[in-house]
Amino acid sequence: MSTPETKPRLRDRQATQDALIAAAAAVFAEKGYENATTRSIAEAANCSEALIQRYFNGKEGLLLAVLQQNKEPDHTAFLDRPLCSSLVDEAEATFANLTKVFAARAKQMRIVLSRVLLDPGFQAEFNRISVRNQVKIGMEARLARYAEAGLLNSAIDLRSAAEFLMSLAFQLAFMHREIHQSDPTELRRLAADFAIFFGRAVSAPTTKPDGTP
Amino acid sequence: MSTPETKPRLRDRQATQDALIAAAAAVFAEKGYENATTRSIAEAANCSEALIQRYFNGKEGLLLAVLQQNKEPDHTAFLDRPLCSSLVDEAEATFANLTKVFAARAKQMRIVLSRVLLDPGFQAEFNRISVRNQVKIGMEARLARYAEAGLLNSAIDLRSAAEFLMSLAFQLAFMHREIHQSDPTELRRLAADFAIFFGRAVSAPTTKPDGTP
Amino acid sequence: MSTPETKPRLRDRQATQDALIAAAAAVFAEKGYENATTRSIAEAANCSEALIQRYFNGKEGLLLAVLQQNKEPDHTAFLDRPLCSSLVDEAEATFANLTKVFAARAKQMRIVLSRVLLDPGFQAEFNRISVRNQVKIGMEARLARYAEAGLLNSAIDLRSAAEFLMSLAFQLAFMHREIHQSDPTELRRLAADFAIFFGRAVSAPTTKPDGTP
Amino acid sequence: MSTPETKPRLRDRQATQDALIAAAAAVFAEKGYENATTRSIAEAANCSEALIQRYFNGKEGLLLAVLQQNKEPDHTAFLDRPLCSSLVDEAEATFANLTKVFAARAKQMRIVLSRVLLDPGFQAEFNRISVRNQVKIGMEARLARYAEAGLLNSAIDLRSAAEFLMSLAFQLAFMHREIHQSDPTELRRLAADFAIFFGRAVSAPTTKPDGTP
DNA sequence: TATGAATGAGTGTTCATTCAT
DNA sequence: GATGAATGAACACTCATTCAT
Repeated sequence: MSTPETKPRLRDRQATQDALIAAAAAVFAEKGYENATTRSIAEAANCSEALIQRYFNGKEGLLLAVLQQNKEPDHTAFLDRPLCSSLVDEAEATFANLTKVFAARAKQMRIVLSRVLLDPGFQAEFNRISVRNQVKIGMEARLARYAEAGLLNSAIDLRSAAEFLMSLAFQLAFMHREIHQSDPTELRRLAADFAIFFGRAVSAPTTKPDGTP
Repeated sequence: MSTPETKPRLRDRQATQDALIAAAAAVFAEKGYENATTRSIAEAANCSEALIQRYFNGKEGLLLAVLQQNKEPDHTAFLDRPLCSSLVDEAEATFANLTKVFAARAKQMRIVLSRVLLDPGFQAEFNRISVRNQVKIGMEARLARYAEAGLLNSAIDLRSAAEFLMSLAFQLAFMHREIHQSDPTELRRLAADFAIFFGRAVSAPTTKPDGTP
Repeated sequence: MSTPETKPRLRDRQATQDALIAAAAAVFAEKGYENATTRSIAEAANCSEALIQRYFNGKEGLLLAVLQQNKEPDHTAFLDRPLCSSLVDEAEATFANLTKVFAARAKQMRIVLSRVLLDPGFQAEFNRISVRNQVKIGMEARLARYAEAGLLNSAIDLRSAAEFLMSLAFQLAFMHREIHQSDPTELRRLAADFAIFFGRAVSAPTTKPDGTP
Repeated sequence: MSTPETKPRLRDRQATQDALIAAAAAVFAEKGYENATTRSIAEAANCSEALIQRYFNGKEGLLLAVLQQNKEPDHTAFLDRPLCSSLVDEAEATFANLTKVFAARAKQMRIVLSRVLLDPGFQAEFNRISVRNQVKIGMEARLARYAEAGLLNSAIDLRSAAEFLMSLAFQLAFMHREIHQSDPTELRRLAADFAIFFGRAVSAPTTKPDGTP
């Protein structure tokens, strides 16, 4: 008996798993979790439906695998750039960076967020592992450097300031852009104004050369 | 055997419709739209499944009925109170009001938002009819009155200012409170600080009695 | 209490029944019996669905009522015309007459025939009451007159001859025209040729003046 | 307990498909297409309802599979026998052969014909693929040989003659036998007389030895 | 008499999962 | 290790019929 090579079965468990995760990410993104079928995922991964059960213990497990897989390290990378010359600039840069990040992951965020909204267990787990926590810590550290540089009002709670900036960024980069579908012109205006608002809100009080405020 | 109350069978179309809407709101909130079954909704409403088809033209129609049903007029009512003596107070009051509104409607918002995230058609329709549009208009009008009163910096685009305040309120009242599940202490601190930030960002520059800034 | 005349309820049972029968005939003809809904029939008759149960004991009874209602007297009328000068002409005239009759009732015939095909009970009842029996008797009588006139071969069993003509007519007027969807040109050719065939098959042998065949 | 034969569960796709087709043929024949349920078909085939969807793309597809399955090659076989010595004999033999064929397939013909009557799309498709077309061609060829042999009147359009014979056969073998439920005695009389009619209608004119008609 | 609110049994179909191979 | 045949529970939805009014 020769080897009938009709199907180039990958005898590589890892490769098959990766293919399934990639396929699932694509299908979940397109259809949403509930409306994605294991059949279509298996087809996209060019393997058997049964492997989803074997490798990931079902559809839910596959979703978790997709989410954990996608924790790329560059989500906090934007915090590593040099400080800006003003907090207005800092806000604008933050908005621009996060808009880029969110735009690239919008579909996935929709799925995850919809699950967070509907599944309390998933919500808790997600809050535990979300990159948001790391971003928050990084942002606080970064704002602390602005405070040290005398640009940020030192009376301000850095945790609140960090949340403030992140909240504005999330609103602009996800809620307005993805959900409310504001048009680009309005988005640009909002980003510019929000940056100015942020600057006014947290900048250190300007002092005149003679020391009077 | 007196009254066999197994089935009340009220022959009251309006009451039955209301019961179905109430039941659907509850079940959708608990299970999410996709995982809610018409069977369970009908059971909760103590009527036949078929009535969902007859009265609402199916499950989707029932969802729309739930959403339209709950358009109570008081969603913009919080804009009708007298102006506060400062914009910090205004922000705090706005946060408090919207926190109350969102808390009461959190489950429903979860359903709607999850549908918005996953169903583009629904998203478009929702954006068209959302009360958000009215709140935004009302908020702009209200801030205009602050500008007239000399409290709000007249150089500021009122549309941006309104979006700014609404964004902060949404973050506090829904994202932090419902989604990130921040603890109450932190929520209070954030609300207080966000209000201060808002005040600094949009208040008119303070003028000394002699007119110099 | 005055009389609220919002709905001009016919207090005329007969009129309502007639309306239902007419509506049912139309809806059955358009959708077929199985796919017709009592709701659509009631709508077309502008009355309540429940009356179908009350008056006709359900959908099946309504079908029977439709069929009995439509026994118009003119189905055998075409047999009352004067004899033709030849049996070929007789056949052509018969084909033309029945084509007209069948064309007018094609939709109804489709429903009835489909029920006959699928429901043995209905088939038996239909065979019992079908106008076909009367047509057959009338046709035999008519052919008898041709035999008396010396045009039809007197050796022929009139029952067979009648069935023969009716069979050809049914094939032309219903099977070819309605079912096989033969084109008009072919239909005309077939009708002409079938008439000739019929003439040859049943005409009395031509005799020469001197008596030899 | 030896072998618990509750479910044989043959893992043989072809066998399961065949079982479903056979079961469907039986159930459709008994109940008609509309009243047959996929549930009962699956039960009869001793497999899961879902396989009807998977293998045949639903109930409609299963019907088509039933019809295509039964296209055995012997439907035109009766045309391959030697010519008879007269066209009367030819007609009698044709009637006998088609009566046998139709008797064996009467139930299936009822299903198909009822669908043809009620579903215009099905009707068109059926007319396109029906074996009737092949039988007609074969019959014309066969009658052409009778014409060549001098038995069939060469002035006759062979297409009409073929339709003529097929029409008579259909009437006898299906309409009278299956639908009108004529009794066997009458059927025999009709078959014999129709054969004689056919002979008279299409036979070549008899010629005397001396060549005069 | 007539209505229409209400029903329940049943429809074809879907899909994650199981299991013999 | 991997397959794909097979499943069963569940799904939204349909419709002739019932019954309180």
